[in-house]
Amino acid sequence: MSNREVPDKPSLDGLDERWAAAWDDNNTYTFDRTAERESVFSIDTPPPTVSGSLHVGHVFSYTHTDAIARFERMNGKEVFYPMGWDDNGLPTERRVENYFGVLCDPTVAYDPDFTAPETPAKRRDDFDRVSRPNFIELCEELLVVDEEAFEDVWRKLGLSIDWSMTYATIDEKSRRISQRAFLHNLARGEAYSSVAPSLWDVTFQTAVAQAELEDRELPGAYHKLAFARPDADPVLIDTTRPELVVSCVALVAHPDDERYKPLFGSTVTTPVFDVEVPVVAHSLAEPDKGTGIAMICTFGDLNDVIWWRELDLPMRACMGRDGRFEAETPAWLTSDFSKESYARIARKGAGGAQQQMIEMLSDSGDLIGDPEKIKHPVKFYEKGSKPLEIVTSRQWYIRNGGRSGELKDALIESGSQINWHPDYMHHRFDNWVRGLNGDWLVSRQRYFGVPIPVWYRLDAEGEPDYDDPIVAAEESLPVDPQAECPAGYTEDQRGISGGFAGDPDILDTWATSSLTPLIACGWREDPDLFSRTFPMNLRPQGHDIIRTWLFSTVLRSHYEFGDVPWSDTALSGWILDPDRKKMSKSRGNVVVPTDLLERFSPDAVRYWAASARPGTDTAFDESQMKVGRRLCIKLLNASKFAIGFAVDPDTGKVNATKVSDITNPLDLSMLCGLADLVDESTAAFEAFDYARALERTETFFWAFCDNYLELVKARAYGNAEESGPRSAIASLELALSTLLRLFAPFLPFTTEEVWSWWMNGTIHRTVWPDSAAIRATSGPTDGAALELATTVLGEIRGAKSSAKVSMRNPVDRLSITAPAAQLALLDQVAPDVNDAGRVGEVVTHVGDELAVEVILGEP
RNA sequence: GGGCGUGUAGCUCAGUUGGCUAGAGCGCCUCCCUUACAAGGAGGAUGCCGGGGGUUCGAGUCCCUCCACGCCCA
Repeated sequence: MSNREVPDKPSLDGLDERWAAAWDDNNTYTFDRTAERESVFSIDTPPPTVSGSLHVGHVFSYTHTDAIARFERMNGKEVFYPMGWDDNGLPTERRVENYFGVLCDPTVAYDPDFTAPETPAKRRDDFDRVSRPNFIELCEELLVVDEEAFEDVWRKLGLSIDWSMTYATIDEKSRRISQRAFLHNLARGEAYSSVAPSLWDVTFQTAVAQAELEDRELPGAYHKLAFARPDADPVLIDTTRPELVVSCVALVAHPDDERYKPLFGSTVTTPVFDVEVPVVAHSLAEPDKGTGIAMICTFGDLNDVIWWRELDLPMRACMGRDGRFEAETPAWLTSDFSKESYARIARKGAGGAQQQMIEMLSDSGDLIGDPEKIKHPVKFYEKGSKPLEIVTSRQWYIRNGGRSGELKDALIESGSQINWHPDYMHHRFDNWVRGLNGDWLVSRQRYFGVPIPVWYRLDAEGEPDYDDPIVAAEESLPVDPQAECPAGYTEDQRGISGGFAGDPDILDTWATSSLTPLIACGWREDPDLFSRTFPMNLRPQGHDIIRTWLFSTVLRSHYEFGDVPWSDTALSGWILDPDRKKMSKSRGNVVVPTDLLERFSPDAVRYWAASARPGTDTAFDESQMKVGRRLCIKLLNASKFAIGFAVDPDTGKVNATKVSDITNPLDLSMLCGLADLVDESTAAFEAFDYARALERTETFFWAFCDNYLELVKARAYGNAEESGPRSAIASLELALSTLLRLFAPFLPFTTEEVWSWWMNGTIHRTVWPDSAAIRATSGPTDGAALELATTVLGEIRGAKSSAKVSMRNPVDRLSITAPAAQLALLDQVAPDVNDAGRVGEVVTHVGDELAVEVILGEP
């Protein structure tokens, strides 16, 4: 870096490795921990799920944030920009299960000599059962590899992250903070445990939260079933789940439905099982769906849960946690026939039980007509492959406003205190909060996550006392209640009467990632850092996880601080494949970024990413990367030309010019546009609109190359001791230094390379351009001179192009008609125009408007 | 059914509080090797700005309505 040299043939090759290493060596992006809060810009980086596939979508949104980070850094802020890995939870478990062919079984004993199967079993049922500690070890083993792959790509991409601040959502600090925050919620009554019906994924054997649901259209069929009445015609209902008849607790119709009004208060008996159930009224019943009257089962769907709760109905659940009907005959079945019937569906899954049920209903004559095939939305866990069941179990919840209007209002108010970019994304937050209808279920019956830090006393019968859990002491965190015992107990009291039991569950991933501002800033871990970085400035994230990550972070911050976690949030869109489908591993349309970085260079890929308007979903488009690559090459070449005059090729000495050398009217005129550009770019960045900043700079730069550079070229080659050439050289330097800095947030490698040719230090810690200083140089000049020169040069080029001659072809005579004022202006820039156009004689006439006649000479 | 977004050249997209003849890049056509750059340059063709209605001196832009597509939520 010490010897200044403008290369003969500038190239993009190798810039990425060279400068990534230099930035690392020089701690270019290391956060200055002495910076005061007002001068800090802190970023709540989205920790990527490292067990997921790394694709261009990552590169896309992280580039947006990096551009903003780099702008803020140059614009005088000390940027706090850590990276995190979200390695906690089910995605990692699932990857480990499939990668090694293992399943965690907490009843299996730890095997210190365990090694993963060489060739993993194909079918999930054949996977090896391994102990919880062995399973966690496998998770940790695989994560190291995954995290390295991510970090490698981030470094290649040139993200200006302070890698010394990296955290992982499963690391010790995160576990401690997560457990601490949970215990604070518990102490304040914001977290509670309760036995209630909850959504249950039978594959992963865990409860899931409302935010993790998705509807999928599945084929199904309405089965018309007859419910008998004494001395009257049977009541017919349509159901897609005839297998749940055994769990039926009532029939329900809309209170205004004239057809069923007479039935309210009476009872009917269920087919096959012969259980007497009431007919009830509720406004959620849909009169135009099927026959307009439905069976309520405990539980077939979320409506059943509402009905069960609001109408105070009994619980007749038969579905086990494994998604199969329980083996034991339900107590509410009394007749031998009903018990025998139940035996035919016991231990069967939903599908098998349905087949049996249909047979039995047909035999008893209670299935009326043929099933009517329909498509209907079915609730799935977003990561799951089987429809969710609803199972009653004890779970932990954090109150989120789903059951409290007051809290909802407070959270909506929090949302309105955040600046949203783009602002319409704010609606999605409000809609989500308004639509919440239950508290946040945070316990998961899984293994690789943050343990819930409580134990339960066991009474004389060995039953846990859930109402008064033993909480871990804050200074003992993080704890694993499965492996550690609570204060005042010894390990031999675990699981025995009068002893204790550890809570077996872990917290949902979001329960920890909702705390990323606290983890990154070191809440109660590093008070000094925390005071300089929190509340944070920016939360960048995808718009699809407003309901999960953004909302839950606002919630936890509301509880812990009564404040919002950041002042601004920037929502980025998705990458779509060229067919405008969302890029995802399951669609098999993911594009791997490493290959793109190799082929186009990191700056070119960044250019593509930064070209997308904030919040807009963007089609993957390699042609934009080609354009980006060309821009970078152009920047190298234009810089070589512009800066070449300032560096002595023999000595490498920089021949510094002064802004006071800029005197030529054309040069001064160019500076006006440059100052405007700086203002536009700065304003765009301050509004988090990186794409506008890039687009304006790019447009200016190409016009600058095509017009200004061509106009000034001949003069710049002149004797540098004279004022004309000196003005040109000084202008080129000022313009290039400004343009490079405007490009630096987008093209960190290319701009750093050029900067090193004639400047000291890194461009990425250089001060952002100052439009006022440029205007002070240009003085009262406006942009008219450059505009006029460009217009006339354009006429000359047009004439040559029409005549199909080379641009070097001389012009014998240039005849210009224009108002007197314009002719006077033209006079000032005429030497440059004539040189650029190879013009011989010029004749001018005063006239009303500008007209240019070009008489070409012989080649 | 509710909310949000999108619809501009063959493709990808700009178009800020309404304001000259609607722009860029890619692609296409013609030409040019010019001492920063042929991975370049010059020039050119290409549009019921989704449809309809309204406000206005003036609408791609504001209002109403309809259509299509996407996302989120019921």
